[in-house]
Parts: sequence; C-alpha cells; structure tokens
Amino acid sequence: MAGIDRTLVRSLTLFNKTSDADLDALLSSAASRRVPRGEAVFEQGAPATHFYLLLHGRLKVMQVTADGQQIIVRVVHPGDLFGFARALQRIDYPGTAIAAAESIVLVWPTDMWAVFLEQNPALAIGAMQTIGQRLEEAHTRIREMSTEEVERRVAHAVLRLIKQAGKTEKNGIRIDFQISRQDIAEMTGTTLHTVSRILSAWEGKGLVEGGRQKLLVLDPEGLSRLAEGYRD
Amino acid sequence: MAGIDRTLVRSLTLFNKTSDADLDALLSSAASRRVPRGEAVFEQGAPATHFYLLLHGRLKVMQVTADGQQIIVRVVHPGDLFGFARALQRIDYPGTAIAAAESIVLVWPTDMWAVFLEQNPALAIGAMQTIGQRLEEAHTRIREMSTEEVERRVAHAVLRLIKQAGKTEKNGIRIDFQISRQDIAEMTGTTLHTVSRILSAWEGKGLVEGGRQKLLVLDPEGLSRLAEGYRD
DNA sequence: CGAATGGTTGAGTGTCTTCAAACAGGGTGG
DNA sequence: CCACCCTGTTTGAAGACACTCAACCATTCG
Repeated sequence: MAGIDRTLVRSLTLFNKTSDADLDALLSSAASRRVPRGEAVFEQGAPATHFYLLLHGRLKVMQVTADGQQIIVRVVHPGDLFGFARALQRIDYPGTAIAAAESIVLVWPTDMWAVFLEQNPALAIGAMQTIGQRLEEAHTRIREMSTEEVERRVAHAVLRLIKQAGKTEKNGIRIDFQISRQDIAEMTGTTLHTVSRILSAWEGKGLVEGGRQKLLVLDPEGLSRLAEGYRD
Repeated sequence: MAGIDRTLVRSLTLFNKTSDADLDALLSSAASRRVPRGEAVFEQGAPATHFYLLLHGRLKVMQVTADGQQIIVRVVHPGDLFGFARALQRIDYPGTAIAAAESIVLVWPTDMWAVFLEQNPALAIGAMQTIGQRLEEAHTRIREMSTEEVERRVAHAVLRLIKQAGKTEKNGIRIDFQISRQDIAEMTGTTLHTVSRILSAWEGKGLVEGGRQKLLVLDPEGLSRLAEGYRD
C-alpha cells in the first residue's frame, strides 16, 4: 500500500538489521489504519486474521475474565509489534487492543508472518528479542505482584509509564496519554479506590500532580525511592 | 559430543520440522550434563554463557528480590528450552535454575543461538512459539494474581502441575517430583502458612492427600470447580 | 445546563500475613 | 538400631492492608 512513511519505520530497532529491499517488501504488503481514541483494533476471542505494528499513538491490551473483571495486560507504545497471536499457534486474540489515544497502526495478514520470518532471519531474531523482552516484563510484573504491596506496585507502574510514555514539562514529567485511576488499578491488580487514595497521598507529599485522566510526576527520584521500598 | 539419544530429542515438538541433518549438526555442538537434585544449572546474575534444553528431570527457575524474597518464575519440564537469556540481548541470567529432581540437560554455548536460528528458520519459528507460549502463561498468571484470591490461585497452580507433571496412580494423580508448600507459595505469591492451611482444608474435603514434599490429587474435578470460583 | 463519567473520601470488614510455638518424619552418626 | 537433628509442616492468635460498600464531588461533553 502506498503512502507509508518509510523513514519512520526504518528508525525502529526491530528493523535495524533489515535491508531496504526487504523493508520495502514488508511495507508493500501492509496496510495502514487510523484508530480513533476508544476504538478497538481487535477484540478478545476474535479470529487472529492480522498482526500489527503501532506507528503512532498508544494502545491498551485488555483481558476480561470469565466473571467480568478486567485487567490491562500491557500498554503498546509506538514501534511495538502486537496482535501476533498466530505466531504461537493461537487462532484467536487473547485480549482486546483499545486505542488510549488516536493511533496509527500497520496491518498485515497473519499468513505473512511465517513468510517474513523465513525470508528474513534477522527479522526473526529481532522479533524474538521483542517477545523475549515482553516475557521479561511479564516476569517482573509477576515478581512485583508476588512480593510487593500495592503502593510500591503502583509506584513501579507509574515509573514505567513515564519511562515509556513520559513527556518532560516545566514542573515534571507528564504521561502523554489519557489514563484513568481505573486503568492504573487494572495494571497493578488493585481497585481504583486504592489507587485514588495512594495518588492523593502522593499529591500531598508533592510527588505527583493529579487530574482527570491526567498524571504529572513532579519527583521521579522520590517515587523511585518509594518503589524500592524505602518506608516514607 | 557423542552419546546423546537422538530419538529422544527427535520426538520433541520443538524439532518436529527440523531435518535429520540439521538435528545432527545441533547435537554435535551440544554437551549433555547430569544435574543432581538441589544443584543449580546456572545462577541468577551469572554471565549467560550457555543455553539449555531439559531432557529429563524437573527444574525450578527462581528469582531473588533485592530484599531477599524468593519466587518461582516457572517450572521447567522435559523438552523445554531454558536459559536462553542471550536471545534477548541480556548478558546475565535473570534467575537461578535448580534441579527439583535428578535431571539431564543439553548445553550449548550462547554463540550458537544466532547461528542456529539463521541457518534454520523452522527452528526459529519453533523457538518463537515456545517463547510465545511462555509469554501467554505469564499473562495467565498475572491475570490470576490480579483477580483471584489465594485459594483459587493455588488450585490453578496445582492443576497446572498435575497437567504438566502428573503421574496417574490408583487413587488419583501424583505430582511426580518433590515439591514443598514453600514452593507452591512461591509459585502463587503467598506464604507457606496459607498454602498449608489450604491444603489441610482440601484434605479434609477429600480433594487431595498431602505429605512431606508430596501431593496427590484425588479429585481433579473438584479442584477445577474450586479454581473456577464456585464457592464451596 | 444536565447527564455521564471519573474521582475522592469515609467506615466497616475480611482475607491473608506475621509472629509464635509445637509437631512429624527422614536421614545420619554413634 | 536407635536417638537425635534438621527440614518441612501444622495450627493458633493477633493484626494489617486493602477491599467492599456507600455517598458525594468535579469535570467534561453533548
């Protein structure tokens, strides 16, 4: 499909070993799609017909349990591959990907996955590193949920967010997409009430500045100390 | 290295698309190593010089947090790849792999990883599926830790164990390696005390039969119901 | 301007952890 | 072969952390 910005894609670490020719081949079979805020790219349980690359914006991947509880499995940042369910012999998507901000994604049919990897071993290694990192993030999260109490988990989650989606402002670092207390709760395995209380307390200490679906971190250092378990 | 059982390796799903010639090449650069119960294959933080395949036995991969708390990241079963830290540009092992039973592992130098994948795209896809499955398991565990209370998490963990390491006996299904309450606690993010109480209660209901580092599941059905959240 | 969504805060409660003590079994050395 | 020790397990009691329930407030959007 025409009109895809090659220089933007070129700059992604995933493709830093891919030749220009190979990259053109990849892009030629991709489509790009604009996703408005709040809309789903794909839904949990739907057949995995495509896989995706986020070019611009921000997505939340959510899962709903049998009894209706929601959790956020991960946040997708620009440059991330996502929705590659078929890469592991799944026929459906294990979660729902929702745009937390207006987003642009590249789309390929799932059949292309195996083709690309076989034709392009460097990409296979890159993709594997990507998945491997994701695995390690998941283990980190498991460790945190096993050993840390809620306040530290929330601190870690917020630190991760400003690292991956932080925009420096005059007073501190802003999370550059709309995120609710409910979202943070679903990322840390707690309730929005507890998150609200924690953020209020932090605001009182001058660590952060809240707002409706907004969060500005004033003192990342202090938050780090909290995350590492220093009592007060 | 001579003396590695090719038919055993051949039967692993990981290699079901690998040609005999390629498989021989792989095995020719591997060494096999016997690991007695309680001994570590590699230690957390040590340079990732090798990657491994478990042929026989059972391993626990553990992580220790900064403040000394332990968790079990996963259990390694025969046929599983493990310790492939370098596959994701890590230079050290993120955890410690300890033999929960006398084990036999195949060992390769990490340099071989990239070589194998580039020479053998089918293997790359197989390896990626392996890692992908692991990622999904991790997400499942995160979901359970976020939304389920301890008893259900323990039930899920035990069900997973009998599925992956269950040996049918006359009265039920036995977990076929030594596992302590502490281990189960570290797999589910709770304390050995709570696990002990839960297992005692289950024993009272005739669901399981305990013992020192032993566990026999008498009623998998009943356990499943518990895991799915049916109150009593 | 009103409805809807998101956020705050209080009170009460329950699950699980922590602290503590005692017990069981398996292996080892005398 | 038995006593002892070490490790793993059981169980009780107290307390804390975070959840649930509930009510109210604030902000945004149609």
